[in-house]
Amino acid sequence: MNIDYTERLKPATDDFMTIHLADQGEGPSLRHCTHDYQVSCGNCRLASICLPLALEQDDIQQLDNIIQRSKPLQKNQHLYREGDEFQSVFAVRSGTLKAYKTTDDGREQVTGFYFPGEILGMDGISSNTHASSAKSLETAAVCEIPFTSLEKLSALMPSLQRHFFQLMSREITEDQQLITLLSKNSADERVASLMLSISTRNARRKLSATQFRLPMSRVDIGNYLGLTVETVSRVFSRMQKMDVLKVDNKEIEILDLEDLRGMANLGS
Amino acid sequence: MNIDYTERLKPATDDFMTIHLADQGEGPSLRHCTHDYQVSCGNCRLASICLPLALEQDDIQQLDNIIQRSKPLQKNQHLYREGDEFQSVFAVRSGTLKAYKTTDDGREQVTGFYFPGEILGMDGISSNTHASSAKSLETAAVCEIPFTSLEKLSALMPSLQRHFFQLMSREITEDQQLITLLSKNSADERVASLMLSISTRNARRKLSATQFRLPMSRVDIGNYLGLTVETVSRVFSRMQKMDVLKVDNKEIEILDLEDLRGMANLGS
DNA sequence: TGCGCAGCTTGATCCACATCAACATGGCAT
DNA sequence: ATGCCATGTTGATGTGGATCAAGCTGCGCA
Repeated sequence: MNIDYTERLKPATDDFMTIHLADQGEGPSLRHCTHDYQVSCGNCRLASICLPLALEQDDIQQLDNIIQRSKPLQKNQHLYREGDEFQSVFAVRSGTLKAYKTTDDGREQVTGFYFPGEILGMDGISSNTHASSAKSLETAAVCEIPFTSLEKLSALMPSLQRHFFQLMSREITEDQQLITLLSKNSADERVASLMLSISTRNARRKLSATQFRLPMSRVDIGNYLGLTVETVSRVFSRMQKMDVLKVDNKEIEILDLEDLRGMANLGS
Repeated sequence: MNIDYTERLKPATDDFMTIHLADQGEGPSLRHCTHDYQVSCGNCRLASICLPLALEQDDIQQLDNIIQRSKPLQKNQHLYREGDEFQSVFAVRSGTLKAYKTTDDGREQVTGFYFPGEILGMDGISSNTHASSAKSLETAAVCEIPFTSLEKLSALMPSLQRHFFQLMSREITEDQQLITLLSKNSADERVASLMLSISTRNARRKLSATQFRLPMSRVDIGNYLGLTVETVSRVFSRMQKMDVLKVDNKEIEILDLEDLRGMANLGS
């Protein structure tokens, strides 16, 4: 079975269908299978890139105990909203989410896209209130990690504490990358960078680095990169004309990775 | 003695001169007084806004033991450089620093300004390498906090662990604010926001919220806000003409805080 | 099987800020 | 004091991407 293919076409159900459970094992249909989301970190194929990274088997078990797996989010459903009380951070298990802030004049600033294995919600720690909203771009499943439990466990497990510090630090460096992108790079460079970022993150999950389906709309891309939809669309057309990218609606194929890197014009 | 005044005029020597030490107490001249920087967190007047915040007296003592106070940085001296091995985070004791990244085409993106009581260097945790450079904008003193020690201590002191998580989270939310500023706001709004930010941070340190000296150049402001020097200069002129700000080189007076807030056009 | 509507594309025009250029200022070394 | 050079200001012109406007596409739904 081609995991790449299935995740691209049915991201929300992938993990449920490929991982066998000690639970009740009802059947393949998500709708009738309310316990299918009781996967454990030990079994999760994302463990190597997610929170359990760098943990011993025993420790993973303990982490597993505090994690709550609730039922999948539907497309456009909110995981949390700006201003909500902060209680947990979340790991994406399948699907994609976007985090965004709404400016007072009603415009939306997307602050990040979150793919399977990535953690979101850490911006809520400082004020005990979520600083941004998070909604799913497609059917998605997340693991909820209650923060007070995580704190307690971190105090007991140095490697977990360290890893979580590192995750937060990575969020900082990624935000700083975006800051630089927004303030110094052209529209082409911004779009090229995003495509490369998605490509890299796909590769991390053993998916194709050159072919993927964008989970987000052009509007979302624009709101993330500080561009209008029209500009994003034009950039895609231009890249297509230059044979760097093949763009068919949300289906992307990177035709010339080197050229794309050149266009992105980044150190990374 | 007017602390406000002294800090503004001699930021680097303020703390050394106002705090008396159990050490050798040589004299008021910084140059000949190599031990004057051995202040302790318990005595530091920034304790209430810095790392010790939320710590008990005993705990502060322990934190104090791991902190290293080295000799002041001169203007334009680097605290660390992008790519340096990460070993410590730093608390600003006096003076101001800027953190910045250099793009491969040589331009500079300032990612933050750091005032007394603020922590920098946290972006190095994720990769064990500093992701940005930090240099002082004027003579400055910092407290060095070796990260491995901080980690160990955090595991023992829940309130320290929590506080450090919160500090990192705040860095994230601040970066996200900047992202939004850069991608959605006009030049006037950006400059107004920065002035308000500095004003607020001054107030936190019991300094004037309406009168201060900018520690950074117009170039730095431009590189932080994603604008050219010329634009920054023009915005200042415009605001002066509108009687919102009084600008005399680096000396700023906010004449109409409400108008300035209006121009900043932010939720905060 | 076609209707409706959200999402996307493409073109024409506009404008905020960059760029280029010239000059002013002020701190500092001599 | 004097001259130098980094820093800041101000004006004239250029331009990348926003805005406005008009279609196109494709998918959910009757």
